[in-house]
Amino acid sequence: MPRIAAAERRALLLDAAWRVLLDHGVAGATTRAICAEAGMPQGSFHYCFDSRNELLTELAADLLPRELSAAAAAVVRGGSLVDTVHRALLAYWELVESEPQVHQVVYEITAMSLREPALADPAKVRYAAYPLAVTGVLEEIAAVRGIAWDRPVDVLARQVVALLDGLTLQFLIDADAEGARAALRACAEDIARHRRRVRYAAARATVRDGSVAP
Amino acid sequence: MPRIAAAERRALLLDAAWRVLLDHGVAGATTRAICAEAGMPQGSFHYCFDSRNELLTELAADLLPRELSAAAAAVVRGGSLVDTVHRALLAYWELVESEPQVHQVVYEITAMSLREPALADPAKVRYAAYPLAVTGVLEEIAAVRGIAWDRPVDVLARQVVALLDGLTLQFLIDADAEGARAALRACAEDIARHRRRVRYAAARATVRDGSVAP
DNA sequence: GTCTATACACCGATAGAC
DNA sequence: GTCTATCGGTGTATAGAC
Repeated sequence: MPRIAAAERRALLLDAAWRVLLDHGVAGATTRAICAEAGMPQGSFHYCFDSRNELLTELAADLLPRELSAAAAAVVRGGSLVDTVHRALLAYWELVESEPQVHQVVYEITAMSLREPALADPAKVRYAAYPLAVTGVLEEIAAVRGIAWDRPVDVLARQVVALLDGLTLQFLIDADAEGARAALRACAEDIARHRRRVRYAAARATVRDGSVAP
Repeated sequence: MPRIAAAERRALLLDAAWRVLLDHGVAGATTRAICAEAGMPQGSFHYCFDSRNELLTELAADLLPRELSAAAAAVVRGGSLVDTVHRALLAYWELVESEPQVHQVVYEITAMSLREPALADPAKVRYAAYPLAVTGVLEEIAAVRGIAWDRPVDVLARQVVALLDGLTLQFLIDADAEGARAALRACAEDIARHRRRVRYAAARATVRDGSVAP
């Protein structure tokens, strides 16, 4: 290898590691396999990383931005409230159906985080961010449509996160896309039922200042 | 060791393996560790099992009866419909809070099942049984209270399974029992909203023959 | 059958030539 | 810095003495 900056090597190894993870899982992501994927000798691994665990930790920390950028759910304006919620849920779900291995790896890393103290923190950060992201979407929907939710948004968000997480896990095992989509549709209906109408003027004001009416 | 029947040895090893799994996870459940836990020399492992994988497969197949016997949810008769549903959900949830490691191991085995063809089948059986078990509970509730659900029971069941699975996973990471219980309560309310009243005579008949009115 | 000793493979990490 | 060769450790599985 004709001389590469350490930072660039790091990036190459992280990319290679991600590809190996998708193909062979956490257990198969050995330093040897990663270096082979990157076209480097195994010994060069420790130029950039003190240990395999350091790479995995950095990779675990990268999961969140990766997911957030992918699931920047577009809140569509047209249609009924149910449709709006449903489309937001589908925006996530289509990622699951199109890239199941990605989510499989995420579960593997999550499971590993529960045993490996070094990975505990990224996992906690990630699972704290999920409900916040969903809360943001729910509040945006409420603002756009001039409604309020009749249940604390963080409770609604936690329900949604749990349901999506559970559906994803089940889908990885049974690959039953129809069943999952039926549950998704039903979930959208349930959420839409928690609309509480507010007076039109208040709704207008809500949209204007971006906050949500009580 | 003073001579033990092969079948008994098998049982001893399976028990020991389960204890090791709870303490050190799938990755830590090596044949050495399992035999040490069972008080046997490592070499004796292969008296009863051709391979470590065979033991894990058998153990994975044992998960379902273990869970079913534990979560034989008692459908309580008193109180409102919301309370009845809520208590059924809590019957499961209290197992999660009291024995989180058990569920952690189940997730690890599930994750492993997605990479190891030998374990794929037990996982599929298990995840097919979950919705069926919940369907049974929902139908029992409907029968006992003389109501019907206004949404296909299998869709409702799939929602419940996904939510419980997701909440469990999240709880393992953030240990936020309050948040989980709030979501659980909310879920009970949402399900109870799907009651559709039927005439009293029909309800009586429904209870008698054990089926559910359309 | 039971146990000890060991074979064989693979892992992460490092030493040392260039 | 780069790479090869190898160390020390651990894993599963097995061979062979008793």
